[in-house]
Amino acid sequence: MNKALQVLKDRGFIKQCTDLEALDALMEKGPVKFYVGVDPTGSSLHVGHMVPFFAMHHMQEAGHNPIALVGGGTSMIGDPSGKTEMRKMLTIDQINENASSIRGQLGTVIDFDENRESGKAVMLNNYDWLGGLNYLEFLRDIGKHFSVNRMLTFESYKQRLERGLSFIEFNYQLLQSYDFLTLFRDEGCRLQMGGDDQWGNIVAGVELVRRCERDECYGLTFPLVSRADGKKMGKTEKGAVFLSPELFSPYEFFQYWRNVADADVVKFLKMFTFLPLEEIDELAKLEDQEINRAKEILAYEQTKIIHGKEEADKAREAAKAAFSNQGSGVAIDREAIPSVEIPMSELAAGINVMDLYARTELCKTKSDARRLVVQGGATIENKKVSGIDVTIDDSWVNDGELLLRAGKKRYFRVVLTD
RNA sequence: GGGGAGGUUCCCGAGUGGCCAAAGGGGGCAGACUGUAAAUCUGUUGCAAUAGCUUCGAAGGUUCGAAUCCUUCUCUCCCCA
Repeated sequence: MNKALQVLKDRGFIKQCTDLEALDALMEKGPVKFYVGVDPTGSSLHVGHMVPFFAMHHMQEAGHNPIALVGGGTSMIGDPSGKTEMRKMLTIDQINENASSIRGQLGTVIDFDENRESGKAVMLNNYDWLGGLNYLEFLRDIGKHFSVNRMLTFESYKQRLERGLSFIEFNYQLLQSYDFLTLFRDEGCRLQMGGDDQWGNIVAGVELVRRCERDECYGLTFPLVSRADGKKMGKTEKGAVFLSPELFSPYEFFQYWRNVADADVVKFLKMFTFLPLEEIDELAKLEDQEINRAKEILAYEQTKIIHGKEEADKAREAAKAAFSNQGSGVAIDREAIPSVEIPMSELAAGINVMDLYARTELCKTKSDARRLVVQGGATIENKKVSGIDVTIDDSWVNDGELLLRAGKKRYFRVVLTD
């Protein structure tokens, strides 16, 4: 099998392919142009979005040419796949803004070059060809190839049919297929990859190219990554695990990976890191407590890829300090723990524990803080807070800061300023 | 356009005049147990705080008193066209 495909297969990226053998043969012959769609509906991607791009990375390494297609046009419509509700519609300005920040994030795993140096990836926006589309022409040239009966048999539409599906959403498949056709015509793109929820749309695109151009393109989908605990990949109680450090701090990001379920570690190492498979196989042998080493490596590698080595080092150190020295009061590097600033003078006057906690991200409200303290979950500088009447003043300060802890894992720093 | 059913606290979902800040489940948070795991058990889960305040799509109204009754508006879903 072709090297790139083999890598994808070995790392668990392949779920379905329209014609694996033929694709294999095509890739053997030389570099293949392929694309993956991204939705610019938010300003930041989250880890769940990254699967196709890690796959893209491996493809690019093997010499194939990636196109990241921003769905500027399609996101103005909303894809029903896997959604129970219609998506919000965005303005062009918002989309463009999102697209540029997403591009930066993809840059962590993909090598872009808008000048199209050989093999470098490009980012295109389907608004460029969808925006000025003529409705009548589109219906005549493209619409005629689609059968409503057939579309209704697609799982993604079936589900939505029960709850209601607006006409514009129903058109999503046509537009995505048209994307493929356009990329084939203009760029010579022959392969579309995406999450398995996109299977229907991808197949439709392959068929459209076949009908219009009598040529064969291919589709490849990745498994929808799930977690062993049944939760959605990349989601926490507080929201998605965003790649943007403003929305999700590198420390928390590190912690997210550090805390994955045992059963997921190997799978994630394969998909979300670039470690050689032999090394991963070694880590896979770890059991029980030992498996924590594999989790640390996963967290470190992943953080390094997304946030850079420096942040990864900091997060790892901070985690070590926070967890391994619990109780001893020794903290090595607190830098990576999120913080808030409070004037020293204010603290010197004394602040009630509940008020202090309520000012951090640890507690949303004072009631929240009260609960925490009452239940014995509040710890400051490794001293357990005994009750809600405790007043925190400068005698608690250690090295110009206060390290607040809620429960066992959540930390927050209060940095004292003059 | 006609007819019908609905909008309850993070989610699902009870609740038809006072005993409702609102059952139950999920989720979250905290505690115990642990490996910063899973599973399990316990507590907790509007704001504030010993009073009190603001919630049950929105705005009015009836009443000593409404999530529960009336009016208007609004949104969603279903059936017919």
